[in-house]
Amino acid sequence: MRLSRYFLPTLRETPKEAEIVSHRLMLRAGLIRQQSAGIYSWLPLGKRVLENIAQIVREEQDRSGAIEMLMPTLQSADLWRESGRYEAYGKEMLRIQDRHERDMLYGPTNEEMITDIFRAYVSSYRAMPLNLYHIQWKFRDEVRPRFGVMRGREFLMKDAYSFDIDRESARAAYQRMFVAYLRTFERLGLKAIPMRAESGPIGGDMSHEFIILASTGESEVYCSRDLLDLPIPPADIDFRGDLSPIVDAWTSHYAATDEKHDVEAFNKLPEERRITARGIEVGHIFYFGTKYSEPMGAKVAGPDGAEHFVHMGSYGVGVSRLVGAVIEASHDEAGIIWPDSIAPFAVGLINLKPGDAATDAAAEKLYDRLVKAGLSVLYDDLDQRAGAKFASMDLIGLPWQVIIGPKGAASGEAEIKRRATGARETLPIDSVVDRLLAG
RNA sequence: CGGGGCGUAGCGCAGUCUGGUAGCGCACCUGGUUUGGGACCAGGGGGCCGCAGGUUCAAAUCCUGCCGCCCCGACCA
Repeated sequence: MRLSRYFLPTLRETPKEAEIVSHRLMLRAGLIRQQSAGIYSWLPLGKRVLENIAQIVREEQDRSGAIEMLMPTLQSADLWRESGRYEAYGKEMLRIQDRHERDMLYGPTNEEMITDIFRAYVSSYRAMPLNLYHIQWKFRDEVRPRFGVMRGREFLMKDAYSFDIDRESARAAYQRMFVAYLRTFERLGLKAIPMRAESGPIGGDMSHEFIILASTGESEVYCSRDLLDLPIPPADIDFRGDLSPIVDAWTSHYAATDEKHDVEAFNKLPEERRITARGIEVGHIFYFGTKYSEPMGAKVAGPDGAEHFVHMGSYGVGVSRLVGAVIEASHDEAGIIWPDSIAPFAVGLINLKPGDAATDAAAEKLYDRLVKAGLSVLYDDLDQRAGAKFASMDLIGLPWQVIIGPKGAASGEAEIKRRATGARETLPIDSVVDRLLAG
């Protein structure tokens, strides 16, 4: 993509409404534009990141056996009356009426709708386990939206819903999501720690929040340093096997948010093993048994021939929040530092002197080669001073920068810079592609 | 929802106290000189001063009401 033909409105100065670093950088790097409190447009560069994150979430959901679908943003109030939540939900739910004055709502979550779908089609335990998910926009009319996309009112969420014949198989479904989440956040370059969360009326130990450590996090968290060193399950992990050992390993160490913090238990850890930090919640999984299947009549025939209410769980990942969370965890003075896995472009190619025939020729040649090698390239062909080019390229945080100017064009050399480390090297133009592919 | 703050050009701000026909920096446009870390010169475009009402010869400025946005707390992917 040629920058001169792209739409990337970067800002040199920070809009004053942005207080935290990820919000400032997202506005300055041209990722988003605020349209209203807690509601944002995703500009082209931001859209690419959002899609990249969604894709990783999708791949790991699919790997774990979940099946993607898509439910609408608007829902009928009637479904929510069945579960009792239409009255219970309160002002966070955006309620609207259509032209026939029918009560509708912009979905804040989809338990009712997925339960309705399930009960319409599934009547045997043989169809289970089943886990259906979608990646869709949600609306929760937060009292106080803040921190940019980290707490928007409209946000993109992956929500998965599992259906099982009994509590034990629901536990296995829960564990599959637990492992899928460990892998997902790892691939996004994040250290996410599962922490036991409020489990609601069902009780038990099947509710975890996945929290990443970042100094600007919203809540205080406490955990054991051992959690940072635990291995992440590999890509070829067998999701049909018993995942208990992995889940047990992760849940046996101390980890709690401040509302569940047990000072006494925490202090039993040796001092150097204790971590007190700020955290950002990026995922939440829980088992809620028959909470919706009973009132909504979602039951199936079991192997015993009798009808059973299905046991359900739901599993959320804040996809749009993750964009902000990743930036919180990965930036420096100059701007964003995207992990390779979700960067909007892999390479920023900087032409230091557009209009100079030799430099243009060398840059074009490099551009073609990089693209042919399968790399996504943002080619800065703007007629600007080098300083401005470097500053905005650092701001948008692409993993690699390739710099070519008149001197390089003459000597046949280019400079490459790794954004994350700042390491630079000069090498022959002919070997740039191989060098980048080598990592 | 309680407390605090802010709405003036795309962005950052001054001007408001003490009313007199709207300004600065960056960005943008034209021309020229420049070009390896946010250039310089000259010229130029762009404003219902958040909205409505009031006071006044005259309102960005004073008064009243409303709207929007941000920050701090109670709640949440």
